[in-house]
Amino acid sequence: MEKKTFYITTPIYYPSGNAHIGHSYCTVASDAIARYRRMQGCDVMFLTGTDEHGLKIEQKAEAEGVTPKQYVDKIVANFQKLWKLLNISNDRFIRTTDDYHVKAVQKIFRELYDRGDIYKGKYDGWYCTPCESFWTETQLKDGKCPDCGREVKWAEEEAYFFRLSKYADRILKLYEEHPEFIQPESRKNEMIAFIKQGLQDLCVSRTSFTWGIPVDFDPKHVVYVWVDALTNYITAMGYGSGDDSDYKKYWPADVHFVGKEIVRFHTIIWPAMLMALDLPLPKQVYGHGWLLFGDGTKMSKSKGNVVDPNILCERYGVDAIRYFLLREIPFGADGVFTNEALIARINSDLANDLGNLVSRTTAMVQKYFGGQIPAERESEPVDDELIAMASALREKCDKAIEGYQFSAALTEIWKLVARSNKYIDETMPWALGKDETKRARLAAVMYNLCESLRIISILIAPFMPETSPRIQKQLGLSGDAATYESAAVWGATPAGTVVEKGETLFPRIDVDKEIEALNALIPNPMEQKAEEKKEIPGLAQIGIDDFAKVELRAAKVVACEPIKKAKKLLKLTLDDGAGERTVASGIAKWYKPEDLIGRTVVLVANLKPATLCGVESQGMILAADAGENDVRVIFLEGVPAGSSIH
RNA sequence: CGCGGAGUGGAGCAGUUGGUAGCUCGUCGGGCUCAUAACCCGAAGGUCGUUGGUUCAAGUCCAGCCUCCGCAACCA
Repeated sequence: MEKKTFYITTPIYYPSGNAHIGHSYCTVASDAIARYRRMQGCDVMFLTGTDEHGLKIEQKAEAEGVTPKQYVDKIVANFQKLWKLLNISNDRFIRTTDDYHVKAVQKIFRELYDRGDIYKGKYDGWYCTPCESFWTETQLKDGKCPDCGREVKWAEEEAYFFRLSKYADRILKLYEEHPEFIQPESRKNEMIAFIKQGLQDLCVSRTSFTWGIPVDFDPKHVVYVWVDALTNYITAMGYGSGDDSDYKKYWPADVHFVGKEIVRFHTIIWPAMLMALDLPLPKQVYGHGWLLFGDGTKMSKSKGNVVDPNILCERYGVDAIRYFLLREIPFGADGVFTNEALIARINSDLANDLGNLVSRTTAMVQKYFGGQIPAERESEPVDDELIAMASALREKCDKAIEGYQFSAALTEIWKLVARSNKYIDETMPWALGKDETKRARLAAVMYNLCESLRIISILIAPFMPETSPRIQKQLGLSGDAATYESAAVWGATPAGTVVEKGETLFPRIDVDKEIEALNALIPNPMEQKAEEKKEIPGLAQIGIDDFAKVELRAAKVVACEPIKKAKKLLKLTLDDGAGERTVASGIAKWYKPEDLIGRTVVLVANLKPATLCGVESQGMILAADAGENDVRVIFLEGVPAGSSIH
């Protein structure tokens, strides 16, 4: 009989900076599923990789004076090294710079064009020449480039578009017919709402940068991220190449694991592209949550506030990190990462509960029976509960894994760990050991403990691939007694098995000392932030004539009210000496209207007006950043409205 | 009335289709000594954000309100 296939993917990561714990989270989760399915006997295909094109990489490479390929080669090597360290069992690793992918993307792009679902059109927007970037009206800052602050101009560019709009109805229908397509459930409603707002055709080529796959029939264009990146899931299987046997075997994917920020691309754009190509759709897209720092900010490369998985693995071991990531945070939700929580988990779950259980069990088998449990065993009713729980564990794990509930699966396993610890107290083997006539009973107790641990060791293997064999080695297990099949069978440990106490699995960690050491090693994001704040970036020097261009005037607040549908803005009516004017100010968080009315503030009188939330703001008022998240308006005392300030 | 998420014992979280409020950590008390000062038992601690409604019965359903957090829009 042919094995059932199971195809699982991670996103392909963007190597503009090194891998961090957030990348590790998704990859470890995918790995656990891949291993679980393999253990169950599936023919698994587990794919991860990197998305290497685009403007940002082009620029980063230029800044370092290397070619884009050289730049990504270095970072991709780091990703791969980390995956190796984390015991990631991916079957393939796709790089979008791989030759076969490039060719396949060109082929797909052309096919979509031939079918009329890609057409040539015009892309317009505000263009910043030095940055070679288009911005939408709303992305502009002060009417200027949000990146470099320079002038932008309205420009048009020839570009290819994908007829995304055409597929809106079919995608909605897909959600309806396959309610399991988007997981977790809550994300589905967001997607439906997004589609109902109206889908626009998607720009799928660029001429503003060159680091990408050229459109082969129009080489001044490069393929933009959508067609380039999303298609990796099929090109990695050989779609569009000479040999597509793996594509035929594994596609459609059973599940794409993605971060919640890219659910939209995977549940709208990607299915639409596949529909346009007349290809089967993936069975499910699972949007997992984010790992957040203690202060609630997202892990990201750009913030630079990253936790280095390498350091964590080195200090606590890979399995401890894997366990923490999968156990601490329910997969669909956001979760907070703190060193304290990590160490707490390691100490209580791994050292105290599991590690200590292995330790005390193997120590006793050795002490009382020299490592070999006698065949003559006497059971008692107190054994039944333990046996029942252990026998039912595999099914419970299967169910949790089916729904990608890692935390639930591990919780179930740890219930058996706890039950086993309790069993030792109930049966008091140390007392039995003192009584020669209780030898058969003692043998049964020890055997039951070993059996329980055997089942535990098998079921944790997908999550903790190093710890599992370490336990099995101590229990003297091999072959049939260590298979997934045997995890549902009580009594699979053969007679004559030799148990040997081994090294401590998870040493206990001194919390205070360790936190101190960690903080020294890993910059604390909060402190780092504070430091960044302290460095007040000096602007370039200006002459007195430049300063003279700013007209500052005292102005009295005659009226003030919050602006509807604006969270941060207050609308101020000011008397500037010559008349009244309206100014919007983002101080609603710190001031109420009545705090301001009647007071005199400093007005920048000749600032070009701008419209904010439908209110025309004719100037700005001065305020100081008084500290972390605190703003103080500068008030004047005894100065008549209209006085000039210089 | 922009979209969405969340408000449950000190902390972090479960609570599926409404039917006596649970888990982990922490705290306090006790037990045990095989074990990594680990393990086991017990206790204290919550009017489940707020108000009203539906119901024999609501953390769970409905409506309003308050607060917090993302995103979007606006820190002129």
